[in-house]
Amino acid sequence: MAKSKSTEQKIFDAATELFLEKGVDRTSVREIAARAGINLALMNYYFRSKENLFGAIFSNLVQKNSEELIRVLNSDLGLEEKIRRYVSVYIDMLSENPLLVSFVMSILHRSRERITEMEAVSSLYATEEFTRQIIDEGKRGNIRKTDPTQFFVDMMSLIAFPFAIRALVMDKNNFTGQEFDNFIMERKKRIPEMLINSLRPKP
Amino acid sequence: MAKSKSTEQKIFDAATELFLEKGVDRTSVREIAARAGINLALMNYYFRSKENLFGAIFSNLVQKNSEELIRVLNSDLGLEEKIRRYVSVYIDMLSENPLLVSFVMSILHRSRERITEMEAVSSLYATEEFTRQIIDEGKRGNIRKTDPTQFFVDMMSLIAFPFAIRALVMDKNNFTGQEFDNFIMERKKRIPEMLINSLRPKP
DNA sequence: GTCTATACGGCGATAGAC
DNA sequence: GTCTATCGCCGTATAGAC
Repeated sequence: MAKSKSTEQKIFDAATELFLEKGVDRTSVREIAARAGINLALMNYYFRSKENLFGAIFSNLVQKNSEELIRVLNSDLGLEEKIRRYVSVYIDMLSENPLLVSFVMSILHRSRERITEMEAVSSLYATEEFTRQIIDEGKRGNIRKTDPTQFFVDMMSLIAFPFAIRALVMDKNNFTGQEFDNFIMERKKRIPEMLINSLRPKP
Repeated sequence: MAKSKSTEQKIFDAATELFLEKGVDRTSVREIAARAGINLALMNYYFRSKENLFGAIFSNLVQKNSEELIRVLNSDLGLEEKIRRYVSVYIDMLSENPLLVSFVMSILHRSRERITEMEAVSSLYATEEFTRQIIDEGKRGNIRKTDPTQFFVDMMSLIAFPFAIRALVMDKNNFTGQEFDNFIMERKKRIPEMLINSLRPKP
């Protein structure tokens, strides 16, 4: 039997939607209260401030969505297979939440302080195991010697950036939402091919 | 003999800096006036509103920086050489203006309407000639048959995204600004290699 | 816990003197 | 063209009744 949402949850959900859609700065607390169907004062009763509410939402959003990614990156899969899995899982995740990239990037741009302080973001870049693997395979001559940081940045870029310029890509190619999704799905094959290709020892 | 900056120019320049640094929404007109060393009222005398000022700045910024890129894309260089030039010119441009990527992306995220309406952004994606070239070379068997949209998105992603996550990359790798610049400069060789590699007919 | 009411400061914008 | 002064509005936050 579905318990009806608590007030706290209603606020949390409404704010999550709005922050993703419009960005934190263009979302007012009055708007959040309205969408949650509650009173403005309750917003401040449950979360001390808008900034506080935002912190909770951001951590939740990133943590929830990065768990599986980290598991893949730290798994004992072989390098090629790991890349394929990672790209696929990442793209699926972003497809379900296409606004996430813009949201995270707006936060990166926003905070001037050392980023890692925001624990949540840090988890998006937990690559120790992956780095080791690339260096190892390079030493063994299985792959071309490769800077792991460059490689990881390549991978992140190819996966995430298209979502950030989604509006532009759709407009310029007259894509419907469905067509954009198809475009993205093709990348699940395309990106790993490209990455693995770049790792092959030069002939 | 250097004519001293007009008031209009002072406002324009101050606002450009602030919009890039802090984003439009987190910049107040009072702040702009203060940095320009002029009075708040003058902001409204020269530009009717903040939104108007922003429009002028955005167009100027994008147009100014995209001209050479478009020239390269529409030049009669061969495909490989064109890719190398494009990547190199683009990276140089962004290196001089590292905040541009975040800025443009925040705008993409901000406006819900059809993006091409914003003439300026559209120019960042003028690829007709380049598209033709990729299809042509594919037909001739000089390169693997390739979806030009996918290829262009790959290229844009590899070039631009690292600037958007600059703070994250720097923090995670303990990079100084100089080290990040070096990291980026390596990409001028790396990215074209990767792209051209992906175009080579399968063995 | 939930509501009404309101204080307060900052915002974008303008009127009007010079 | 440039300034001072001020308007009305909005966003955050709180006090206090229920």
